[in-house]
Amino acid sequence: MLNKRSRYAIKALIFIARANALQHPASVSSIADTTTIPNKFLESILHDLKVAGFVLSRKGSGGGYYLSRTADQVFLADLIRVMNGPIAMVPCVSLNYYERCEYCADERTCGIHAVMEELRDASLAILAKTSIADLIRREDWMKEPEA
Amino acid sequence: MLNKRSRYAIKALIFIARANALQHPASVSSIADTTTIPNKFLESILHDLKVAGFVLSRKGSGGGYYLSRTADQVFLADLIRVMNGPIAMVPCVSLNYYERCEYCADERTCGIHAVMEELRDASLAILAKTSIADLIRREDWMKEPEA
DNA sequence: ATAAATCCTACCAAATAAGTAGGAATAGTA
DNA sequence: TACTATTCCTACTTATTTGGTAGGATTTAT
Repeated sequence: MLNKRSRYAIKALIFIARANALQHPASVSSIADTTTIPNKFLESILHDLKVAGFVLSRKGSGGGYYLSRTADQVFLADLIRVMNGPIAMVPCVSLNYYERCEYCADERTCGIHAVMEELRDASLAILAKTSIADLIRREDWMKEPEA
Repeated sequence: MLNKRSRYAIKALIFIARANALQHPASVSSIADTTTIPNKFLESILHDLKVAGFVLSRKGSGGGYYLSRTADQVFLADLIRVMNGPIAMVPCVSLNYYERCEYCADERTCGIHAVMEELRDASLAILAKTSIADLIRREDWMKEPEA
């Protein structure tokens, strides 16, 4: 399961992208007010997002957060890796957090390994192509089915 | 990521299936010895597997654990659900552990929801068809490529 | 009887997750 | 210049989950 940091991060990025589209930054409190994410917790999540390069910020009055790239270049896979950890279900098939399997002598002959690779690829096929822009499009489309 | 209970459970069930194929039960210590799973921890995992109906046991000298069904009827999806929890990455798309989403007003118009359903189905497509027997076949096949 | 096994209850320690507190630094505005 | 709205930074707290361990009761084959 995704942790709350990831889920909140997705929600927050959607909000920021929408604000940016209207030419203004999104402040922590504006996001917290409309999403019910605890203010201080959100602050620390946005800090992580900044360190990871997803957003930029402007301090002071009228400041807030911006996407560092267009919303169609922010992919769920990257976001989840930063906020939640590996996409894979076992470390020995993780592309970004690989750890040698401690319990099998040889990964090449481990039956579990192969299945877990399949699973990783199937997940990645979805997560690495779905962007924040896609999520926004889906929301908008679903709210106005005749558009 | 899968927790250790799940990973150990998979390893243990493979061992038990192999032992059963030779007409004898698998004792906790025989499994622990060949897999490096801590003895007492394994004991508690096997207890869970019994309660969940995956295995049967016989007490006393010469006793141990049996699969309650053939190895090709023990699927990873079922095992993971019992030992690890939901397959889905968010509770609001879980088939077996559903919880209403606390942060979106309407699931039908939530853009995240739809993607998470896709992801769940992609994972399930693999996990619900892969059995312990499949894992054993893969192991055997990979160890003897010319068979 | 005895040895080999499961069964059962309780406990424990470390890690992770989720969030809070308090204030310093910065930037726009009156 | 003062004020206010904001991010930035460090540290703390609290609850839950994870990965075990301890110790003994019960059952069964020999």
